[in-house]
Amino acid sequence: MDARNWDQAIRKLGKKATPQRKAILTALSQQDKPATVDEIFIEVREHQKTSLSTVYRNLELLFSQGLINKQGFPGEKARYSLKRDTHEHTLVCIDCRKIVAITGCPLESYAVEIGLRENFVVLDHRMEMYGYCQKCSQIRGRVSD
Amino acid sequence: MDARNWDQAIRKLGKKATPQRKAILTALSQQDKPATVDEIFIEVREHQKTSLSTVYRNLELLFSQGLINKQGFPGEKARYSLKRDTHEHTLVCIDCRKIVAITGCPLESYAVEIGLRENFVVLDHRMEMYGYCQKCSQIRGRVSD
DNA sequence: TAATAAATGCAAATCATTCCTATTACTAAA
DNA sequence: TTTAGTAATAGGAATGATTTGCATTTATTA
Repeated sequence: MDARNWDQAIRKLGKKATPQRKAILTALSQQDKPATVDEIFIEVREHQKTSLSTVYRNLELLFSQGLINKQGFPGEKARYSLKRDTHEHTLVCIDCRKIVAITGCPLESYAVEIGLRENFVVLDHRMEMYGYCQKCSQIRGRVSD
Repeated sequence: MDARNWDQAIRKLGKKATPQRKAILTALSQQDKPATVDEIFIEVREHQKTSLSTVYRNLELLFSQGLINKQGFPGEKARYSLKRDTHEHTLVCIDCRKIVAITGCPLESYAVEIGLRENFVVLDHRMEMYGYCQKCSQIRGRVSD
């Protein structure tokens, strides 16, 4: 999914390929980690006139259509990221909020197994791990606790 | 952790064992699935005079002290549940929202492994699976899609 | 190029959650 | 047991992210 194809991708959803939508997808493709709505808004606005509500509306659209991911805790701002080919898990530093993508999914066979056991048609799952990144764990080691 | 010990449990945190706090813990212990703040508020209010802000404050307190779990998506209401001995994962029906607790955690050894690989001190993780429960998958099978 | 349905921008509305402050009530000590 | 002191509560107002209504603009498609 590269930049020249945003147009196609949006039309495939039966939606209009507005400059705002293309700019949002471009902004997402430039982020190296899941971004908040205002981060995306700021980035988009540098290249394209837009409004916050347009960004909100379109992120929600793209999420509901399965083009992007939405994650975060309740009470925290939502974070969005482009859906890459492989489904992704993350490792989040609870101190500096650094996010690292984990490649590979340890839950594929487990999902099938649990579906059979509980009589569920399991379609998807979310998994995130929390802890301290190397830097923050060193800082914490030095000072208190 | 049973009802008669809420008093002890709260005091162990260095907090006052108010009737509101005890009632909140009792309410949580009666829920069979993670409950929203207003569900808990309604339940608590049947037995004990309280206010919404008290319920919010105490759920947050109990969560920060590790007595209860907090989960949910950004933009959705947070859901709280009593922390049982074993850490818990859930299976959520995306149609009727039924929640089933999965016993056993398939991620324990993986958490250690990924921590070493990525230089993270992994402290915790969240994992939720989504799909259709038996009932809803049958309904969907019959009608459209 | 014109018709039209969809999308945008802006401001106002919502809704969960947090905060403020006067009042109340646990708790520890006498 | 009473009382002082402090933490906790109630209730309402404030906050902040997200959503919505509506007038205006724009992408599509014939």
